[in-house]
Amino acid sequence: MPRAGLDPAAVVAAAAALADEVGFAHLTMGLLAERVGVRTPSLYKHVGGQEDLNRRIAALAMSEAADAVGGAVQGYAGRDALAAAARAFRAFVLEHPGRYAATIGVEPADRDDPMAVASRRLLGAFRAVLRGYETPESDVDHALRMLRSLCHGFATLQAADGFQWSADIDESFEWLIAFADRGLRAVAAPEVSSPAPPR
Amino acid sequence: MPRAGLDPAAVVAAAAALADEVGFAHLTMGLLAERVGVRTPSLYKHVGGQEDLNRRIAALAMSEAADAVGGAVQGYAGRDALAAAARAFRAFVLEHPGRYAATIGVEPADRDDPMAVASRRLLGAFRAVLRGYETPESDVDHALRMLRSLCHGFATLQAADGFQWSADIDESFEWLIAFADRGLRAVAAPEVSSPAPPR
DNA sequence: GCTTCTGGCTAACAAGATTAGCCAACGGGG
DNA sequence: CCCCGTTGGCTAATCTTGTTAGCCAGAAGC
Repeated sequence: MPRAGLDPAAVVAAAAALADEVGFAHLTMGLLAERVGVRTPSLYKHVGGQEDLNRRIAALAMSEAADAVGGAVQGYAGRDALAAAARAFRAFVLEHPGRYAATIGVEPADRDDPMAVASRRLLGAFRAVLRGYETPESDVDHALRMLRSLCHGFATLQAADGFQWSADIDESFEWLIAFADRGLRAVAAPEVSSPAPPR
Repeated sequence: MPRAGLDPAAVVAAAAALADEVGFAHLTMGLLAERVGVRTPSLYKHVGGQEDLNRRIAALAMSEAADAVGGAVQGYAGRDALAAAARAFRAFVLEHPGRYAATIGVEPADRDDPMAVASRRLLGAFRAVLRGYETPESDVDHALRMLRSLCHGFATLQAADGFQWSADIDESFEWLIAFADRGLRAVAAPEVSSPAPPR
C-alpha cells in the first residue's frame, strides 16, 4: 500500500474545498477520506476528529478571509477602501460558503488559537478601513462591530438564500456600502448630521 | 402503557426549548424523546424526521421573532420604533439561541412554507419601522436588507461569542441603532448628508 | 541491512436516525 | 356496554457515521 503523502494541512485544505462543494453540513469523514484517496480511519493520523477538523477549517477560512480583505484594501482609503473590503469579504463568503460556515459557532480556546489569530487579522483589515474615515477612537470598536455585523449578516443571509424577495441583491449590497460610508463619514464629523427631532 | 398525549406542536415546542438549553447542534432525537417522556421511535408518529423537525423549529422561531418584533414596535415611530425592533430582535435571539440557529440554512420550499410566511411577517414588522422614516419606495427593499443583515449579523455573532475583544456589547448595539437611525434619516432627506470629499 | 517511526489498513465498536411490525388505548357507533 | 378501527405508543432491528484498537508495510536514519 503506497503512502498517500498526506499531512494535516493537505487534509484540512481538501476538507475545506469539499465543504464548499457539498455544503458544510454534508461534510463527512467518509466523503473526505474518499476525496483524499484513503480509508476513513487514516484521517485520524492527521486530525484529531471532526471537532478538531472543524476548528482547523474555520481557522483556515478566517485566515483566507483576512488575506482577501487585507489585500483588497491595499492602496485605497475612505469609501474606496470600505467598498473594496466589503466586496472582498462578501465574495469570499459566496465563493467559499462551506468553509465560512465552519467559522460560525467556533469559539477560540485562547488568544493563541489560530482561529483567534486569524480573526484579529481580519479585524485589523477592517480597522485599516476606519483609519481613512478618521473615526474617533471612542467609536472605533463600535464601528468595527457594526461593519462586521453588516458584512457577516448580509453574506450569510445571502449564502443561506435568506433573501427571498426579488430586488437585486448586488444592488442592495452596493446600497449598503453607500449607507455605511455615509454613516461613517457622519461619525467622523457629527456636526453635519441631520438635525434630530426632539426625539 | 398510558398515552403521552403528544401532538406535532407539542413535540416541536419541546424541541425548540431543548435546543435553547443544550444548543441546536446537540439537539438529538433521543434527548428530545426523553424530554417528552417517550421512546425515540415514537417521535416519528408526530414529525417526519430530523430534517422535518428542524424546519418546524425554524418556522416556530421565525414566527415568534416576528411576533416579538411586531409587538415591540407597536405605538412607536421613527427612532423609537427602530430601537424597539432591534432590541426585541436581539433579545429574542439571545434568549432563544437554539431555535434561532435552526433558521440558519433552512431555505423555504415555496411561498406557502410556514417558514416563508413567518419570514414575511418578520419583514413586515421591519417594514413598519421604515414607514416612520418615510424611506423612498426605491430604497425600502435595500434598507430592509440592511436592517436584517445588521440585526442578524450582530445577534448571531454575539450568540456565537464572535466578538472576542472587550468593548461593551450592549453599548455597541445601542451605537449601532443610533448609526442606523442617522443613516435612515439621511436616506429620507439626502440633501442634509455630509458633502463628500472629491474622493 | 537493521531499526524505528509513521501512515496506511482491517476489524470492531458506539451513537444516533430511522424503519418494521406489534399491540394497547382511545373514541364512536351499534 | 361492547366492538372495531384508528392512533400512538413500544421493541427489535438496520443503516450511517464517527471513532478506537491493533496490525503491518514503507520510508528514513544508523
